[in-house]
Amino acid sequence: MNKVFKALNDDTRRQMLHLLREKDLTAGAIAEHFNISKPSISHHLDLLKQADLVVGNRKGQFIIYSINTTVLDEVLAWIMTLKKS
Amino acid sequence: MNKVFKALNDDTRRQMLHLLREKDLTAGAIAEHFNISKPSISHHLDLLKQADLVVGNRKGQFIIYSINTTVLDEVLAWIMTLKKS
DNA sequence: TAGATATTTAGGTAAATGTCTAAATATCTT
DNA sequence: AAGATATTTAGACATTTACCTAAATATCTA
Repeated sequence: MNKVFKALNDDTRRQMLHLLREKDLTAGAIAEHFNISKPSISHHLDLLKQADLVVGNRKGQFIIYSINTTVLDEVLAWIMTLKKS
Repeated sequence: MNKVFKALNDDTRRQMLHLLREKDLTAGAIAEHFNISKPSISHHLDLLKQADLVVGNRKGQFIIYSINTTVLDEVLAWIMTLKKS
């Protein structure tokens, strides 16, 4: 839970999630959308992976990243506990 | 939006929100629930205020804090955009 | 096996974060 | 007005974060 909020606390990572919502992408393809170095992109992907918000699958030289929205259900549930019954 | 995610990215602050969900509390009463100094509590409350997640109302010497859950609707909406239609 | 491409890991830096103590501000009470 | 209580602000410090470049690893292809 902590890791999910941490992962979501960055605009670049939130944008990455939106990209991956449209379709699965390789790390390189993701990097093309941002003005930061590939190692930085890799670092952001790592945080998203740690939060289980994305999953990477190697396909040859490439690693194809996909979003995993099931974790978001926990976040939604947590937020709902704050809304008055 | 950025500030909301930032505010939520801390366990102490998330617990504070849960406390305030139950009932409005003074800064001091909030502080009693944590093992950190009052200035630190004040700082956390400030971040929550910046995110508009809490509101403080002075009543004499006291400042009574309340949760504002309307901001959470934006977060919910944002998260929903990630869930596949 | 060599060279090319994709991605990550390592190491470094500047800025942000969470914490503390001490001091300042706001209000109440005597 | 002076002292007590509630809270915040200021300043310092250790840790974390996001970024970079350079080097390492993984895989493909000739």
